[in-house]
Amino acid sequence: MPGPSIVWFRRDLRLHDNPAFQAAYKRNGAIIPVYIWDDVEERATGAASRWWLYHSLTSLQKDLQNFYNLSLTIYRGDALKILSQLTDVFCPQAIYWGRLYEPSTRRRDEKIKESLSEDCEDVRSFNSSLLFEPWMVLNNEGRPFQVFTPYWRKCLASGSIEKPTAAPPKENRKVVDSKKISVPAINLEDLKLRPKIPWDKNFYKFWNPGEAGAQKNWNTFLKDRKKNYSEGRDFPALASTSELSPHLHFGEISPRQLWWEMKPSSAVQNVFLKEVGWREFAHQLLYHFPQTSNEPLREEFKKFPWREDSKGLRAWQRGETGFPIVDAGMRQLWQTGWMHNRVRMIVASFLVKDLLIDWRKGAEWFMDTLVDADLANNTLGWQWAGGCGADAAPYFRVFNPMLQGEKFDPNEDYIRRWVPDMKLDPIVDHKKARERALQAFAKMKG
DNA sequence: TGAAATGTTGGGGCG
DNA sequence: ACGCCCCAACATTTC
Repeated sequence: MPGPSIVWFRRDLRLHDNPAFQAAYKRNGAIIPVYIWDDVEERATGAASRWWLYHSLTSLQKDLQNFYNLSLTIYRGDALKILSQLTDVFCPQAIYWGRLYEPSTRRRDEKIKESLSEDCEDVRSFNSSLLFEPWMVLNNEGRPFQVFTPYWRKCLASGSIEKPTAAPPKENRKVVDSKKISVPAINLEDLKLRPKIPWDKNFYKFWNPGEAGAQKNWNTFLKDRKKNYSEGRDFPALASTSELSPHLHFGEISPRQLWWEMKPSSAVQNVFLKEVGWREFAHQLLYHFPQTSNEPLREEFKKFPWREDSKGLRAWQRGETGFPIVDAGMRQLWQTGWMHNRVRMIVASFLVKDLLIDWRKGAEWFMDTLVDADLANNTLGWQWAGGCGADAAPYFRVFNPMLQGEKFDPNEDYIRRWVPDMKLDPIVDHKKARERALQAFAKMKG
C-alpha cells in the first residue's frame, strides 16, 4: 500500500485539470489535502478577495468531501513549519502543489521545496494557472518581452498547449487522521475571512465563488456572450465579458480549458484569447521584473512629481468625483468587488492624470476592493495607465472622462445603474488638469 | 486599448 | 460662371 500524498492547495482551488491533485490521485494512496493561511497569504489578500476565498474554500471542501471522501484541512501559521510537521508525522511519499509567480510566494515556496526535499523524495510543483511558463517565452536575445504583441506572437508560435484533464473519477479515498500533528487544524471560520461589517451583502447577487460557479460563467460566455465579445466587451452596460477574472485568480477554472474550448481558427486574432494573453503577459512581467509591484518599470518615472492629495483620493475611492463614468465605476467596484475593464482604464487614467496621484495609491485600493485582485494583473494595469510600465500608454495619452463616457456608455445606462443620483459637480476642470499632467510629465523629462 | 490642435479639402451659399 | 468665404469632414501632427 503506497503512503499518503500531501496536496497543498493555494490558488488552484479546483478538481478538474489540477495537475497536483491529479498526480496525488494517481499514486493510489491516501491523500491529505491542505490549505495554509500564512503570512504571505495574509499580506497579499485584500478584504474583497478574502470574502471570495472563504466561499471558494467552502466549495472546494464540499467537493473534496462529496467526490472523494477527503477533508480539506485548514491551517494557520508558517507554511514551512506546518508542512514539515505534516511530513514528520505522516511520512508522505509525495508533496504536490500548483505554482504561483509573485516574488513573495516564490521566495517562500523555493525554501519550502528545498527543505521538504530532505525528508520526502517527491516534492513537486506543477503549472496549474498559466498557459506559458514565464521562463519559457523569451525574445531572440534570450530576454523577456516588454511589448505585448511580439510576446503573444511568440507564445502562440512556441508550441502546443496541453489539453485540460477532467477531475479524477469519484471514489472514497482512505482517510488519514491529520489531527495528529502538533499545529492544530482550525475551522475555516477561524480565519475570519468574512467582513465584520456586512458590506459584502450585495456580493452574493453577483458572484458564485468556486469551481461550479466558474464553469457556469464559462458556459454562459460560450453560449451567449462569445459571439459579440469583440464588439461588446468595451461597453460596460452590456453583459459581454466572461466575468471569469476572480475564478481565474483563485484557479477555480483552468486557462487550458478556456484555450481548448474556444477552438479558435486563428488564435492570434482571437480577441478573447488575447485577453487571456494579457494575463500571461502580466505574470511573466512580474516574474522577470519582481520589483514592479512597487517601482515603475521605466526608471525615469521614479522622479515623477506625484501630488499628495488625500481629499482627491478619497473622492475617487468613494465615487464622488463628479465625473459620471468615473463615479459609476468606483461604485460598481465598491458594491460588487469588480469593475468592467474599460472603466478600470478610465478611472485609473483619472486618478493618475487628472488628480496626478501616484498609481500605487490606486493599485493599493484595487488590491483591497477587487474580488479578482491579482498582483501581476494589477501591476500591469496600473503601470499601463500611469505610462510607466511595459507596453504602456504614452503618458500624454490622457483620457477625457466625459468623452469616454459618451463613446462607451452612449445611453448612460451604466452610469444610471451605479449612480442614479448623479450630480455634475466635478472636483477638477479636466482641461486644466490635463495641462497640469502634461506639465508634470515635461518636468520629469527635463 | 486618446484627445486636442492644427492642417487640408471640398461642397454650398452668395455676391 | 467665378471667386470668395464659411465650415463641416476628414487627415495629420502634437501632446
